[in-house]
Amino acid sequence: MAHHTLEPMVTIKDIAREVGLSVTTVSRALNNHDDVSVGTRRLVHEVARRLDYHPNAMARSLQNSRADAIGLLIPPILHRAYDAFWLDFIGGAASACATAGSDLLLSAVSTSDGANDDFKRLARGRRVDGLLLCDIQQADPRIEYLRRTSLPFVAFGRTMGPQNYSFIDVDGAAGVRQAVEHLIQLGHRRIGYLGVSTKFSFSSFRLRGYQDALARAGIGYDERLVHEGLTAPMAAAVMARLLDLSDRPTAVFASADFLALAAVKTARTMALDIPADLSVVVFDDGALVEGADPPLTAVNQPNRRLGEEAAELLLQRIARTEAPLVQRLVIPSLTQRSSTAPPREYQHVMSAAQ
Amino acid sequence: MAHHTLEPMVTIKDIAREVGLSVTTVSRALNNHDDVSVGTRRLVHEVARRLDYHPNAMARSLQNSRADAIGLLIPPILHRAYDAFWLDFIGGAASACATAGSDLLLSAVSTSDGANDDFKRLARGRRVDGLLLCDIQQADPRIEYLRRTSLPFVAFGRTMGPQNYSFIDVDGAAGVRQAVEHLIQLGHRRIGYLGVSTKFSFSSFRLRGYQDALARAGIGYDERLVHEGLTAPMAAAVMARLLDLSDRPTAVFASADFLALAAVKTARTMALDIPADLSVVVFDDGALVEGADPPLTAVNQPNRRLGEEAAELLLQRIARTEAPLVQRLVIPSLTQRSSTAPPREYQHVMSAAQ
DNA sequence: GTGAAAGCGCTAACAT
DNA sequence: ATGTTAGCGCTTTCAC
Repeated sequence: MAHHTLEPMVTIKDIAREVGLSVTTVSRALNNHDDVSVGTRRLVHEVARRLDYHPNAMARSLQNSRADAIGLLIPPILHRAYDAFWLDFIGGAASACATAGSDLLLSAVSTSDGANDDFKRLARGRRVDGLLLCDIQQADPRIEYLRRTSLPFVAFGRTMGPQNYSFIDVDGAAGVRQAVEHLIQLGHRRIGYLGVSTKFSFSSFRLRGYQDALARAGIGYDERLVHEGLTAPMAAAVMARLLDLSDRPTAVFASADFLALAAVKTARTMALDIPADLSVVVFDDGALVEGADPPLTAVNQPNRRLGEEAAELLLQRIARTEAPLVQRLVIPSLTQRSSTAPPREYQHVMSAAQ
Repeated sequence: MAHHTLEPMVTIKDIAREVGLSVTTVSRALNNHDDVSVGTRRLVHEVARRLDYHPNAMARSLQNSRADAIGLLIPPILHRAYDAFWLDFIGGAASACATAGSDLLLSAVSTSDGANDDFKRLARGRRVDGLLLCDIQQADPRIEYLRRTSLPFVAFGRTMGPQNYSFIDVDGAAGVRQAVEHLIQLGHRRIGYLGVSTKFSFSSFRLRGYQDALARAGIGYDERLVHEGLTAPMAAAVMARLLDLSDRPTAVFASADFLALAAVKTARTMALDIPADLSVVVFDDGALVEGADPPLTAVNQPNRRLGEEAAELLLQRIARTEAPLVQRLVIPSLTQRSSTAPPREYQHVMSAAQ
């Protein structure tokens, strides 16, 4: 391979000159149109290769009105707890795009101020063929905007109530229900609930899953056991209060890894053993959860796969714009580890029964 | 605000028709050229706003030969341990791009097969004005390729030996040196070294930092204490071997969080106390490290800031192509936590001295 | 089979 | 201060 300096930019014109044909023919040859003789096609491809020709994506997009790229709008990172999730998700989306020959445009535009200028620029700038929206708000102005501009989009996440847009989401209710039912089956009757900010719509779904599981088992809902809107600094105090109750919970569900870890730590401080005195289940698996002492039983969502599917869904919608709404719920699974066990009293009962 | 359906696409032409001027004038008005009357400028902007006009990025790029976007090539994720790092880094890069009005194109193209077709398409497709390269290999064909095509790029990371490209990197040697010197100051003389794959060029720098610190303190290098190329499954066994030595180390440096955690766990299994019997320092801070029991003393690199700086550097180079090489080393700091203390014997000596 | 011409939306000469 | 012309690189009629 010769080591000559490459042209600053090789265009279709250069190839045309080289092979002594018109740009039209070269274009068609490169796109493998069958009205070009096989010989010409081979020749053109060969020269293109030799000159290291790569089409100008901009010119092509302008002509085809296709950008061959999608935009991913990730929420500004909120807490380290979500780190692992988003990286996996992004990786999945990037991988799906690569497979489809699309590029992935990442935008960290703030989601809170709705359809702001940056958002509109992205939505209407024809730089992307569609958008992947995350962190959907209850009445999200971005959705209304996109519908008006008829730009294909897929939401990751959904709001409560009826949805009239395509989305993919984790079935948080089902996930928590599994977790709580697991605890109930172990014999727990008093189960605490530690939730994150209620601004996230997934919070509502998860709480509902908790309530459903209790209701099905005929266990009364005790709001003293339920705490939402928790942040890292608040976690320990709330947990301590929970454990100070005369009829303290024998198990607790935590909606994020940092809440679960705080729960474990606080319980230890109060000389309680995990899981003998307190069982802990956490939503969203990860290294922090798996590596905890003891390793925590967790609701497990396929982070990377979610990113892949979201991107795939969007790319499909771009390909067939008139496609009907797709609303996909992924049911997370429960990974049982060492942080859950029957409650002490129950253990006694069982021993006695034996 | 009327709720009418927006045009599928508003161009400069529509504005021109609306205001009764030529497209040229509209273009110049939109770009605030001062050869357009103030009144016209205001009018044009107003109409543009009313029609919700946003320029077609492709057309603009084609004309200006600027994409207003940069590409970030992240290595395929290797181990969960690096999760937090890359997410922070990407977030930083995205943020810097947003500030500069550029977009960030994410590509997860495999780095191992060098300047492959996907890479060339990105490099020559004029879709990005420059590239941010990660995971640089010893003789990286991508660098040679980019130099030939004269596409601006900045590497995150560097290879050993003389470098003739712009990069930003963490000074791994300095980081480890600090860590080891901290241990030496505490009185440690036998310090273990747990390293990850030597394929990463940062591995060499880090090991050198370790060797330097020892040499400066006049401590002999004992290769029985040094283990590189470690993966998660191997960590425990290697650590056990280390602790089984008759003259076992009283401290250990770990090049990744999972190695440090394995070290802690293994030591505990052998009834050793952290930090009384074994001090542990880890490279690269994170939730896993901070939340460990005990919280680990760590070499702390500003992940997010690194991403920001890398992107900023690249954008600068794009703005001034003829700019001289920039090679920036960021010195990480040491965060002292509870996993490091004087060795037992030394404590005795100190007590005796008192 | 191949080529000439037009146009995607935008901006930059070069008029006037 | 505004309009005319041309062209960025590519694809697609419509001829031949």
